[in-house]
Amino acid sequence: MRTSELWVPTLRETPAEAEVVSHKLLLRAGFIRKTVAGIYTYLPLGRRVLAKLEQIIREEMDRAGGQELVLPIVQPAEIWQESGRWEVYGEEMFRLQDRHGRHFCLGPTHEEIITFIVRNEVNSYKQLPLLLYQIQNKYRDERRPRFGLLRAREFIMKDLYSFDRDQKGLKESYQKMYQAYSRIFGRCGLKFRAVQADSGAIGGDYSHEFMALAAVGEAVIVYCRQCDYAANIEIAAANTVEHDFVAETMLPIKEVSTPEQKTVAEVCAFLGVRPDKLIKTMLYEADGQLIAALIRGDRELNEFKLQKQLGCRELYLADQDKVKMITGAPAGYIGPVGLKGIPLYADLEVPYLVNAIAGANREGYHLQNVNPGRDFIPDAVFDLRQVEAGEPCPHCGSPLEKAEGIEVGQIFQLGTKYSEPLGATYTDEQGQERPIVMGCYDIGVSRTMAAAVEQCHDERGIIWPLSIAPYQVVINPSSIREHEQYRTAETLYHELLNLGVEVVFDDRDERAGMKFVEADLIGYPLRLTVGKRTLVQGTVDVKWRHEQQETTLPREGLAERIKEMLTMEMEKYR
RNA sequence: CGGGGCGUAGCUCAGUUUGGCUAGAGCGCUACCUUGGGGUGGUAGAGGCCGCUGGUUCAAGUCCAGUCGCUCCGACCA
Repeated sequence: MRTSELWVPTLRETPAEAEVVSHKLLLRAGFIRKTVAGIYTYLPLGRRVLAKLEQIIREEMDRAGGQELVLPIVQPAEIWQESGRWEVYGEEMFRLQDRHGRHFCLGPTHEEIITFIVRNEVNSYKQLPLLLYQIQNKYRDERRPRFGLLRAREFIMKDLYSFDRDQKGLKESYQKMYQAYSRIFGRCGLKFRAVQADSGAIGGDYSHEFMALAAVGEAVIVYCRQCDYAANIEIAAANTVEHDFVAETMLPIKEVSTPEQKTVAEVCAFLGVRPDKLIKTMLYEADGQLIAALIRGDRELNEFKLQKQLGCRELYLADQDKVKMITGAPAGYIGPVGLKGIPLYADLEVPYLVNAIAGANREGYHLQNVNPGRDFIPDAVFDLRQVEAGEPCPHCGSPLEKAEGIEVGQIFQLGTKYSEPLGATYTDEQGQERPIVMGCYDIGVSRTMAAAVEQCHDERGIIWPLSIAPYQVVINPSSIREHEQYRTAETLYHELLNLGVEVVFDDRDERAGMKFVEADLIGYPLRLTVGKRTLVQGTVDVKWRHEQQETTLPREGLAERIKEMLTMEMEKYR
């Protein structure tokens, strides 16, 4: 492709709407444009990257025994009503009606529709297992689309669904997908980690998320360097209660004045104690019901765990008025002692505290020598706290690392969650009718594109991994008005084309510097420069985008040499 | 959904506080000259429903009300 014909509208300045680096660079380098909030147009370069990603995904899905199909985007309400999710999905679902007033939605996910088709067509154990996938636009009317492609309302996803006879078959399908996913993200050149995850609204019992490690990750994960333990922090178990408390004699409870001392840090400084001596009490509203959560002062509460334990849909900190009404004191002075009328839920560490500090439920006062069991009794004790970096791994005891990640894929074992309500059954060898056992396996394709940019860039622009770059090579004659340079560059261009290299020929009448800057912004992996000096030497300058150093290679046999270099570089992405 | 910010040229943004002539700059774009290995320098030009609707006023980009959109923080999130 000649750049004089290639449509790449680059921007010198960053549009004000972009916050994260992938969004900024994909806009500036001419890969995407926003149409409305959370909905993007993929320009030619962006589409090429998507095509590369999709191709890698297809190859690995097919290798694992998957078969591609295409499911409808516009889906009838009836099948969603059958599964019960027409109501559950709420406002996140794009809904529409046809001219007859029939209700439809734009598919946010495709469990229902695939189960619908399979239930009609699959009847016998002989037809199982079945692995079906598609790469398709999905629609979720996010409350808050943001971060460009990372949280969009229209996005591209690969979703594969597995249909097995039993749990054993499902485990095998799940394993296949786990391995396929590892290969896919490896081939895309991503630094990633598979972590244990919650299965969320999709349902099911067992799940892994594939996290691309990145500075802007929306998710936080913990992982062990010594063993393979890795989990989303939402579910990472804090199951190691440290018994590092000193065996003290319980002292009589005592109220102390702590004017204007509200935060853990303030109270500690004021009373001269360590934060792990405090009991932090937080009032939450869980589906409209007030509850108190107790946690050691030096710990962070994990709201996800609390919500899961309570089994509530909505959970948020109670507002000041409610706090005052229930405890008689403003936030900062709440404590479990004498707190009546609402349930007390304590973290596992709380019962181990002796002579602790807690709010007195009276403005400006705290209690000293509070002893759980003596001064208050929690209604329930369970794991409520956020795991921190450095804590021992629950498997091997080595210190855990913490990292941020972008969820680029997730795999679920659905079991019969959809096959039962939707009546997707088969007849086994004994003539018995059984529900099909399902799994589902997502990859956010467009999000993966953004995740790659988050990982692979520098201050000048994108640095595409060779496997997913829109083009592999750019040829840059430093001046096309120098006839010899132009001819040499153009000949090289044709040679590379003939060798099947994806190459761009920058034939525009622009300054060399401008073309360099633009090539760096776009992120072509390999750049060849034909200039005045090298021309007389019979050489060409060759530079990898991911390396600092430029090398000079003889013009003679260069195309073959480049082809070899590319083949070798591709070895990294296998 | 709660809270904050912003809508003026393709992009980045002045101008709005204190209403007043023909609405500005830089970048980008067009033409020409210059330059030619890291967004070269210059000359000339094109480009605006000042988000939209209504109101106040002799007069509104500027004040008021409503509305739409974008964005940030939080909540939420297969």
